[in-house]
Amino acid sequence: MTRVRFAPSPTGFLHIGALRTALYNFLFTRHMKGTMILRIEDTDRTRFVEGAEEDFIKMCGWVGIEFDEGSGIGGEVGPYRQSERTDIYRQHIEMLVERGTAYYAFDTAEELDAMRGRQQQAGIAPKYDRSSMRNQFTLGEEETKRLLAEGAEHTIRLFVPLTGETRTRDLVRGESVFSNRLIDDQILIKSDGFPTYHLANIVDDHLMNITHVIRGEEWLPSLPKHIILYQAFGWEPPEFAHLPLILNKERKKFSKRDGDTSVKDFVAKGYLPEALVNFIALLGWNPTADREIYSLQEMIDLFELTKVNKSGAIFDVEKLNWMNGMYLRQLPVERLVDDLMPMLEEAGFNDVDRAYAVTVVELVKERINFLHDVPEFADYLFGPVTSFDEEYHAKQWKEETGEQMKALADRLEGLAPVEWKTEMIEGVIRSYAEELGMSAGKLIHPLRLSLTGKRVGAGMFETMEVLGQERTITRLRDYLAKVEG
RNA sequence: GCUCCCAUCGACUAGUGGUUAGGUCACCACUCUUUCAAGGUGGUAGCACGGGUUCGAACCCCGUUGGGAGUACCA
Repeated sequence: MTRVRFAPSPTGFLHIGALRTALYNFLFTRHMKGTMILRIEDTDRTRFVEGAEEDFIKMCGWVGIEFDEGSGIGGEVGPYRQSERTDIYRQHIEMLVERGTAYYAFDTAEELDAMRGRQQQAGIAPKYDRSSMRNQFTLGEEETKRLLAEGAEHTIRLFVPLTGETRTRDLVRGESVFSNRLIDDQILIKSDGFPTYHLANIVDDHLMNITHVIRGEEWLPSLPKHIILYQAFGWEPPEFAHLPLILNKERKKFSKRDGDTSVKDFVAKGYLPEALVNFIALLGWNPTADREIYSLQEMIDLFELTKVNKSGAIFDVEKLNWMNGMYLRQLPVERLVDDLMPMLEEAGFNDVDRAYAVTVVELVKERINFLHDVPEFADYLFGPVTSFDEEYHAKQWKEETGEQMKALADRLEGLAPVEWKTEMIEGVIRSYAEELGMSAGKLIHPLRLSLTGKRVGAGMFETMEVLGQERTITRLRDYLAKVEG
């Protein structure tokens, strides 16, 4: 039975890179008919952010990622919050100390800094020097026991052999060999009694029967440490898959420094969850390469870890925007209006009729990439025209235009309310243009200006239908008065 | 510095020894047209470099260069 976990640290809101990691875990385990677990890695109390955990679940849910077990969900191998598992880590570290694969160390932060300084000066790689620092080996059994009994501050470190090598296996990268000589004696238990990520991670993955560890590439360098830890416990390690990083335009790890990188920022910007998740999925994985649009279910059906790319992928907002537009045009309008209503409120258009919002979205969705463009792009459909494009006026408003608009307003007014349909409106305008012996465009531009104030928008006749006869006539005459008066 | 990872158009990628190196975004042109989009058609643009292996390398091996990540009592 496949079991995977998404194990974020509550040090901030869900990041776009973390979302992709969660997504790949989800796609993989759903494909395998396995279990998706949420584990909260909150062993660093100093970086804890209130509300982060809720954000993880909420944002994952927003794009369709669901958990079967975990913090806030429940399950049989909990608790799923590491801060609630300290006893478990205590018990396990004792096993390691007894076996001699972990040991006590009493060095202070200053002593450690000094050690690194010396090593740096000597031009050697910084690494805990077991033979010269204050630990179980240099101090001796007696002294160690005395210090512990005295309650001296201490850490517990992993005993890494000085010789030999450690082999690692990764589902996307294959095998690697690391020389043990260069692997650090990682701290397993901090002086505050909490475990480090490394210990908690291994203990939990084992106890929670995780079969596949799918995580970001930034963890690759610590993989040998983790393998050594599994060996120290005498446990069989799970399979590993390290995902390529998501990069910014500078080809650096995509991080908070790059602006809005939290998933909630994308929600705020009006991205559709279907588009975001589709786009994110294609950053490092490509199921068929013959198309770009995949539903979550299709991705689940097609997902294979072995098809995940090895190299980092730049986050290209342009393509995301395009994809958002694709979904904007494909998704049921009712579904879009759910998201649009609060945006209209926010733009100051209160109490907009839902059915009316639906017709507006139908009208303009071809021309925008974001739902949140609607309030501005079609402001004239929700309220009066507040400003008119002067340049457009100068270009399209000729001497005879006023006369023509007046005549057109009269003719449009002549239509019966039931006749106020795109085709009829078009008929009136085209036939008038024909009478005048000019192209319809010559009338349409001044019309667009008078009715919308803008030079761009949806088809004029359709727009007029949505606007309604009364508003159309009024606006035409108002603009005429404004121009002539 | 050291360790590890990576390397196809500007970007995301397909390609697993024989292809006119394909698709998508972006860009350009044309088309449609009442504007702007969308759509359609076409186009510019790429195998980092050097050695091997082979009848034949984008694909396999080695090296170089370049990029990235890690190097904490953070995850």
